[in-house]
Amino acid sequence: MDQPRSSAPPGEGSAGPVDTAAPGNPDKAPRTERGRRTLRKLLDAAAIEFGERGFHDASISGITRRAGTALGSFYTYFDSKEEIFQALVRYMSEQLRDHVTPLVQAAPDEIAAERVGLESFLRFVREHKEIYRIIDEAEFVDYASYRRHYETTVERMRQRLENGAARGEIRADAGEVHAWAIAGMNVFLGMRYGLWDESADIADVARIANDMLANGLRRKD
Amino acid sequence: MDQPRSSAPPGEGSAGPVDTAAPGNPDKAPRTERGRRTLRKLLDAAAIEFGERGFHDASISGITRRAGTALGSFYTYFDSKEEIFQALVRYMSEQLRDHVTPLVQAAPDEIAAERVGLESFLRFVREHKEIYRIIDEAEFVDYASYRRHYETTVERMRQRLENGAARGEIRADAGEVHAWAIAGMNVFLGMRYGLWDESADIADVARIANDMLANGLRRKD
DNA sequence: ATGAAACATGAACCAAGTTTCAACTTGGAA
DNA sequence: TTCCAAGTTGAAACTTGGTTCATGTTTCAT
Repeated sequence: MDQPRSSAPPGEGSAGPVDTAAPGNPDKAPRTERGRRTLRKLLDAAAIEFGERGFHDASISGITRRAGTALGSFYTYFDSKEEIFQALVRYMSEQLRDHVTPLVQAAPDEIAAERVGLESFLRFVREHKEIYRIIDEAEFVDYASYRRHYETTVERMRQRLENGAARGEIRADAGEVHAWAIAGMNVFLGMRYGLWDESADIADVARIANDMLANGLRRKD
Repeated sequence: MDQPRSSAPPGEGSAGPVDTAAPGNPDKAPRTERGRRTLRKLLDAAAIEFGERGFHDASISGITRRAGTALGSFYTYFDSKEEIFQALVRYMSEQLRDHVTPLVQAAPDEIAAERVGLESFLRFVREHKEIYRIIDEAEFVDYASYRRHYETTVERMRQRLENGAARGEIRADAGEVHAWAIAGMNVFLGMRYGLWDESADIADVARIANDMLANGLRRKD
């Protein structure tokens, strides 16, 4: 689907290079350049550690080892393992959304928009497998973020459908159920052809799915 | 959505042999009636414990407490927490399959089969929320089982599509991509309207999604 | 140049929960 | 009825890894 998880709540505006994933805890925010560097190293390392081993098997010491910092430094920036995970989910969700949204918006019509959304999503998943996994695992580690993400994502999709219907490009009754169905379709195709199958032709997959979406399964005589 | 083989007793009531979810480890299989009863109690308790708290927050002692057995008894039947989780995933996949399959097979044609499949899946999810969660979490706890579950499920669906196409009920080119798309659609509708929304009219949701599946999004003039 | 705040360090602490084990009880075949 | 394999028990040993903290180093505004 176009932008799975996240939903990037009223994100922390965008200021410095790293604020995107700044810890929610304000008194843990870095104040010097060195601090910002270390925070960034920790986030990068955490992305790899969580993506590779999953939340449970990942360890703080694994993160700091990869980051090349001391164990204790972790707690200068985060209060807990959960907190850095949450920061990562937000950060990655935003990346995904920012990757897909402009492409979708440039599409000529609603049907094409869904095709482009799917195709760019598939491409993103294949390029960032660790992101897919982290966002997915939020269902069990940070359920609120997970749920909010999907609700926001699907709402955005529903809005697109509504607009497309108003423009007469698609059926007039397209609504929430359709949006959830399409989102699920996208996510599963992402898993199957983005994650699992390195060799699949992504444009092809998107074309086939989009044709079913546009015309349905019914036999045309 | 359904799954692999082996006969599954329809529910708690069944007092018969419990071979369904027997541990893979053969020398841990129960040999007396008492043993089979305890194993069954552990599995039932584990379903609740895992469903409620998730794999990582669940504890063996929580399982044995719910089961009303001693902590040590757990290790009479399972070698580890992972092992009972794996047994559960298999058991539940079978339950799900056995719930859906007969209904799907009784449908008059392929389009109707997919509608019935979705509707019964939604109903099953709502009735067994813990099963949905356990299977989903297998993605992170027991990846092989997770993947096998979906590959088997989708393959069954693909076969149905192929048969339907051969009978001329649906488009001739229906294939694997379509099957994965439909599976994802079902899973997401299950999450949204089975898990999250207690009040949604399930038959209605299935009807709407099935109509999109049959006829597509394209506007009919 | 200087000192206070920010940051870094990693050994040690500790909670939580898995797994083991040796003693004890039960069931059912002979 | 007997007897032993199967099953039960729960306290305690053991692991693991998250978190703390006292001490040392760096940054940067003044």
